[in-house]
This record gives sequence, C-alpha cells and structure tokens, in this order.
Amino acid sequence: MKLQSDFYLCADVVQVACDLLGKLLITKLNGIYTSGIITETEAYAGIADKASHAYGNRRTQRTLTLYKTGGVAYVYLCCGIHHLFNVVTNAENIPHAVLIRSVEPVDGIQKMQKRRNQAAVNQLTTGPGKLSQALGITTQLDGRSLLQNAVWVEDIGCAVEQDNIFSTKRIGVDYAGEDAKLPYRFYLKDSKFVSVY
DNA sequence: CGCAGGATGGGCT
DNA sequence: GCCCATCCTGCGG
Repeated sequence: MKLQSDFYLCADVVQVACDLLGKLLITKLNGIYTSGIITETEAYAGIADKASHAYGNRRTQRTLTLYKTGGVAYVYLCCGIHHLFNVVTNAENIPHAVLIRSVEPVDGIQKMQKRRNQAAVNQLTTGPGKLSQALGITTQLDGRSLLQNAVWVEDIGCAVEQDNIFSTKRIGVDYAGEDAKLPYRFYLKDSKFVSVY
C-alpha cells in the first residue's frame, strides 16, 4: 500500500522518521523497478534546527522544495557528487524533512549493482549517497510528488517493534552546535544494512 | 586494519 | 575562498 499524504502531513517529523523504518522505498525510472526496505533515517526539524538547510528560515533555490506541502522528494547534491534523498513532511511553509540514510536491497538488485559499479550487496545501499545511486535518484527528482509513480514509499505490513529502534545523534552535523547532539537518527537494531553503528 | 585526500557544485562571507 | 546531511581509493603499519 502506497503511503498517502496524511502520512507525510504529520506535524511530528521525529515520529515520521521512526514510522518510515520498515517501509519500502521504490523507484520506477525508465521502466526499471528497484526498491529497498528503509533501515536508517534522520529527522531535520526546519527553521529551529541548526543542522537543517532551512535553519533560520533560509530560502534559496535549493531549499525551496523543503517549504512545499509534505509528500514530495527533496533531493540535493552533497559535495558536488552525491545526491541525497529526503522526504518532505508537515504543512506547506514548515520545512521539515527526513533523510533516508540506508535501505536493505529488495527488488532489482542486479540493476542496482550495475548503477553502483558492481558493489557487493552489503555495501550497495548502506549510506545516503549509495542508496540514491543504487535507486537511480538524482536531483531530477527534486520536488517530485511521492504519490506518483517515479519514487514513492509503501507499507508492506512489516511491523517494527519499538525496542528494535535505536536512536543516536545525527551523522556529519558536528557544526550544528547543541543541535548536533539531538537523538534524531534512527535505525533498526537487528539490521545489517546500516551506514554507521 | 586506519586514515588522508580527492572529486566537485551550491551557498554563504 | 571555504565549508559541507559523502564515498572511494590508496597508502602505511
């Protein structure tokens, strides 16, 4: 079942980050269908969060997507090379988002390995840059609705126990002062498909 | 093993 | 200029 807009309109971005664990992230691009179970996420809490691109209500060409109504993709370029995939949440003009950091490969593994230059399966999608490359996600998908058929998320009925979710501080945001310590990174304890333990 | 360095675009000072 | 929500390679021990 494809997640609908009420899922993304939730006012609690931390809740959405947890709820996305165990869901299936899917892309269908040029007829190529690939997917993976979400195993690791991070919440970015908008204008009050120093680690967020939208901190201080910053609006640039790049960040405009964050201000859209929840339920679209926010894809941006990191370090000039890596395309990082986020889910925009909450109401219009509240720039909250969840970064997908890792998935467990499910469908189209050979297609993903081709895109990733034949990376081993346990290295295929464990990291935000890696999973975007494997799933074919680029900034071309920035702003795309998650209710359409290019990139979307499905509930596949895989229940996640609360005590199977670990939280830590977010990766690579040490510049964000006190906000760097927030426990906004979530991952499945029993998954081998996580970027950093 | 671990770690330094390079690739390289957007956005801020 | 310089710093980044990264990843891969190659080097030394």
